[in-house]
Amino acid sequence: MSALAPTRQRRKDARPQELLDAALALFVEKGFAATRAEEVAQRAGVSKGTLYLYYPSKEELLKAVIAQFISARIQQTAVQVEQYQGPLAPLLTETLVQWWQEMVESPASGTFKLMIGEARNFPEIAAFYVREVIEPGHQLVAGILTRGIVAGEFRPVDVESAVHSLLLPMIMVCTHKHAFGACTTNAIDAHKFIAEHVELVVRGLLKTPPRIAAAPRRKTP
Amino acid sequence: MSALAPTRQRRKDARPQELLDAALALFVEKGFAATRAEEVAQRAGVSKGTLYLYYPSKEELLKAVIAQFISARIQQTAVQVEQYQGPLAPLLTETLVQWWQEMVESPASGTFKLMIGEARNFPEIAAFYVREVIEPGHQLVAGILTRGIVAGEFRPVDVESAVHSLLLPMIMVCTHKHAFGACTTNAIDAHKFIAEHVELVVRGLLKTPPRIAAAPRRKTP
DNA sequence: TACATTAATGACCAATTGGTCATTAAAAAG
DNA sequence: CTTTTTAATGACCAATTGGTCATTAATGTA
Repeated sequence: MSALAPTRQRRKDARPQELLDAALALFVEKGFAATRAEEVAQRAGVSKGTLYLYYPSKEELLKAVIAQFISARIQQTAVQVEQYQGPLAPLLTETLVQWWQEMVESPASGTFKLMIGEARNFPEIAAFYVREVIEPGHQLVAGILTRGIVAGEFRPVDVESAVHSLLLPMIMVCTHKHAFGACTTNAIDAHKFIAEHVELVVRGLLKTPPRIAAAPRRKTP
Repeated sequence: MSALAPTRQRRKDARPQELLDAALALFVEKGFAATRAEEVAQRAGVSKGTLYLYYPSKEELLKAVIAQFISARIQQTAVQVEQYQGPLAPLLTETLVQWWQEMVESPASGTFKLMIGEARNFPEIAAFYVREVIEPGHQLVAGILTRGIVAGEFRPVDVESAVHSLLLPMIMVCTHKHAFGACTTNAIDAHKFIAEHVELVVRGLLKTPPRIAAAPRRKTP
């Protein structure tokens, strides 16, 4: 097939997703404001006019990116967690480790870096992000912690603080990857870091330390 | 004095610092690319022409901001740490807690958010930042850890990983403050978080757990 | 007071970009 | 094959901004 005969194609169904993929990649790489609408269109293989045929403005395009790549994913997980019955510590560990191991591999991991850079310049988008990502994400983890405390499995820690202790480092890993990942000599081993971090904090949450004693904590009489 | 008689003032000595202060505030708030040179000038009480009289370009202005507000501060601390003699755990705790408690209060805390957002768009500045901030900062903490391991005070952990475990959460707190601090309902209690975080990780580093049993989490009476 | 020095100014230039819309042509219908 | 529908295009407009430089005026000196 001739790659040089790119005759105009009509593919109404495929365009939106292709535009979202292109927008995510470029917004993460260059930032929202610095990415030209035409670049997104080009990367998606269409003209600028076509982009505005599917999304009314650059801001709406970004909202669609957030909704599709992060918000939807959180909602899925929230449903699974809600249905779960059983001990809470494994649920917490499994959920976080699995979610983030998957996240760091996905292009969606760049949304954190993106939003950090643009939030203050686009208040409407920031509000959307807080409502659709930050708050649901926080609730998700806070819910597990609260259930664990009620069940007597976790110590009665400050839930808000604990949620931050759990999530901020993992968000930072994603952020670092997309901000300096290419420039720094020592990249972070994300998978290892996530696993160790979650284990560390979950261990700190438990009322009774795990039986297979990993040694460092001596019980005081 | 009449605020409405702003007769032209000649203050060669004061201008550079005033321009740096203005630039830091605006770069952090709006990002580097999104801040107009004229805004910086206005905030510093001068015209755009004057800004370019003291700094040859916007990029050089940003480098000066980084050098002044972060790089210089790290070098100071590095000197103090080098001269220190004594047990390493208190040095580590003191250095980190003090440094970051001070940092979160200062406008300089915004540089992290700033660089995260702009690094990929300005490779020369990113390189400068890596060389002048990331690497010295990393070295500073890695040095303490290594000394502690050699002295038999810390467990022989992976130093690179441990440095990240210590620093990333604190950088994230600063970042969060400047990115979403104004939008999120539950702001992070930075001081509390830093103190607890450092205690948590340093405890994990120690070969022998602290004598005063693990019980009291409370810091202030 | 008159002059010299230089800090400070702001109009100006060239280049850039979000969004529009009249036009084009691919697919479907007849 | 002809006509209709609508997906796709890209030239165009208005607004924005980093950086320059000839001009202005504050301060020191004689």
